[in-house]
Amino acid sequence: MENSTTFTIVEALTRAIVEHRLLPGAKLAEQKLASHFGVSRTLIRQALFRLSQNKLIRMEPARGAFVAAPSVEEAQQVFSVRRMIEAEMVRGFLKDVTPAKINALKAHIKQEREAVHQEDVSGRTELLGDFHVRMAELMGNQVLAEILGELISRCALITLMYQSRHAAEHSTAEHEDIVDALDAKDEALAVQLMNEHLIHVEASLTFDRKIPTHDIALALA
Amino acid sequence: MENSTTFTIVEALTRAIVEHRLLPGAKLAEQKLASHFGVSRTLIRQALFRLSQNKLIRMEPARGAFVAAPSVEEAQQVFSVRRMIEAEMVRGFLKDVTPAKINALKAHIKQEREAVHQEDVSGRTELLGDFHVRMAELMGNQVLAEILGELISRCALITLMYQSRHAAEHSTAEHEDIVDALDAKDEALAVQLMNEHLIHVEASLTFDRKIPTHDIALALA
DNA sequence: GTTCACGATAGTGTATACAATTTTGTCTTT
DNA sequence: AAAGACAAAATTGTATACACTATCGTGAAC
Repeated sequence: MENSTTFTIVEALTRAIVEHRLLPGAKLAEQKLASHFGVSRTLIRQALFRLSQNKLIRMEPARGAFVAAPSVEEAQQVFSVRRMIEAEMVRGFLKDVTPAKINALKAHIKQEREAVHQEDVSGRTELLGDFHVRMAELMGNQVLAEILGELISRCALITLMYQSRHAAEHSTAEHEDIVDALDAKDEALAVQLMNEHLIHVEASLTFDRKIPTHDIALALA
Repeated sequence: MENSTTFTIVEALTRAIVEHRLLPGAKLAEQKLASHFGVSRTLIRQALFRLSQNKLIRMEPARGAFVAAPSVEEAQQVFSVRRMIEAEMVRGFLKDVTPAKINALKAHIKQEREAVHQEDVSGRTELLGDFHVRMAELMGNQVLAEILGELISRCALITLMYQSRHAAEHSTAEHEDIVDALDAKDEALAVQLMNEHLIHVEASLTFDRKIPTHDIALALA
């Protein structure tokens, strides 16, 4: 299965959500989406089902699908799990580190800097998250990479909801510090930096809601 | 959504897979399942779609759904991630431990012992996994609990495929040791025991397949 | 003026119909 | 007899039709 059409729809909706074109609480009416994508409701429902399992949307019986609006508690739990996983990930990464892997991370950071420089907001957000997934992939653990990827996509929704402006722009710098510590094979420092990095991101969130809900699904155009 | 009918089907299939009534590689034909459950293919497809995201089944385009047959690499990756998460989980658990939580875990172990005593194999397997999820829930981190739950259901399939007999019967004893260490607030020991516990479970797997698989490619691999 | 009732409308939930693809069986050819 | 081609059957992929539920608006009762 995993038909390319359904996959295309999932991707499009994911990008629309992560890139803030669809705001939390927005209704995702099946027929409207079907018309927009030029397919039947069947494929739309498949895509929505999938997104609901990623927690990017929430489905209410007989009421429909809505862009998820993670609660403060959920946001904190997601970051808590990320800290757990990524602290150990750093340790695991160092257990079998090679210059090639370090270089791959450095190359990724270079991309981040370019996105920051070009003020490509959506690209930057995506790259900042991908840094963490990239580490998991470089460890050769695809299962880890998938789980982390899901958590990070949820974070995108969370940062959208809670992130104060100007925050997270230091993420790239922190990524560099982490890689430097990895390069120096300083495990304790790398773990500490990763932990602090995630705490910084979480701390940059202002948990006083200011979400403009209710939005037209035309953001897809 | 999450209609009870679809949920029922997912539960039934999950049990059938975890309890070995459906073996890895077995084909899950939509029409046959639909007739069996007395519903249309629509609901069957929803259920299969969901199971495929849990990695309990695998779907091939235009060919259908098959009970998943995790590879050795995937099994090792799953256990690797579990070790990462659960080591940190133990630390987090101790950061806010209470007598009530310890008692809850002890009560759970009591259930395990009863299941072992009654030779209730499927119940025992489920309880052994639930011990870990229970810890996450007691920490109050639902996100963690969900992720761990998924990993553990994948482990059920893995242990089914690879677990040597007589193994994993010491799991309950190891769970007790972990809780004792938690009770004594000995973080280092608890982490070490949890780590060793997971290593034991993984080590008990014999990675020479002996499952009568219906998957040709797998059988010849 | 407010509230409740009830019908109209819109949207989701499920089943069925049809199209596309794969699999299987048979027949031909060498 | 083995290999290939092609038709038939079975199965999946997608669209549509229908049933059921929630939402909204109108109007009557108080």
